[in-house]
Amino acid sequence: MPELPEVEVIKIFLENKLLNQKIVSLDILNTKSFIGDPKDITNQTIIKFSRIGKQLSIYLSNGKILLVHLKMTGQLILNPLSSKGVPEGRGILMGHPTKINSMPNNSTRIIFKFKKYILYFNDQRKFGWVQIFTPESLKMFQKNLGHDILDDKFTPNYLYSQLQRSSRPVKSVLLDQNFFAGIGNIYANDALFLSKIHPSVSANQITKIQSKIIHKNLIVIMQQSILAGGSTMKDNKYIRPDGSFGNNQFFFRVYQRSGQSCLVCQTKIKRIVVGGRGTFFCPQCQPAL
DNA sequence: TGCCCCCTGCAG
DNA sequence: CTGCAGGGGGCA
Repeated sequence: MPELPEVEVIKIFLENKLLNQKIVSLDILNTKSFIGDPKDITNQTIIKFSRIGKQLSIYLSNGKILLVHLKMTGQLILNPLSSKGVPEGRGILMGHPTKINSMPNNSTRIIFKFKKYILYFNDQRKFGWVQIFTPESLKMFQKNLGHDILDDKFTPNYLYSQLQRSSRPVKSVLLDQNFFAGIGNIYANDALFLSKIHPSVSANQITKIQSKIIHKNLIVIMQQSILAGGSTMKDNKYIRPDGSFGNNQFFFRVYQRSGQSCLVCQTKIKRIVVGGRGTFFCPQCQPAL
């Protein structure tokens, strides 16, 4: 579910609460969601959070690293514990439109217990996972990842040279984490709209000038979304760790807007399928080559 | 490089 | 009932 901005928002939230906190114990409710020996992380203190693309790494005091991939429906929900050691209920909805219940539910797959917090890894579709790595095995695991969109190494020239490597549709290449880390379906669609490029154009047809434009738009879109707290869709699968909603969904340009009018020219936004994924664009602003 | 699959649930 | 969903691995 979450793309780069959503994972970044989660990372910053958890960093503020869980840095220097010790994992006291964990309960694994779905064995496929956790890869590794839980004993390797119990009684270890979190010393650092970092993120590459959509992957969140949690560094522990014994040198091990917990890597979290939320895939489509993963959530990390943090509940403070009361002085009695039980989760402080946030209330269920309570008529509050910007926050939902963040207590465990039937999609909770892992429960991490800290002294003052409980962290729930929820994942309705069970695609996501948490896995234990060593620095070496993590490096191996991530060796093919492209540069993160917010990394200094993600330059216009890098974008251009990566696009040159493939004749697949530019949108599919933007989504390929081995080319660029962090772009998902929402931001690929919106970035191509802002760049006035049809999603089906071959990646290697993109010019240097167009690459510069895509580069700028990707960064702007990611930063805007982070500031807005990420994109919470109708199903609320992405929420912040405190249960609050992001607001970037109100700023989508074309994503999930098929049939509605283009924000620039009023033409009806079209939906097609590219590389098996729903793809949205303005036929007027993004003409096919 | 493109398809099927992993899963669950919701909307039409 | 079918189609669709913020992802991506495995296989021809």
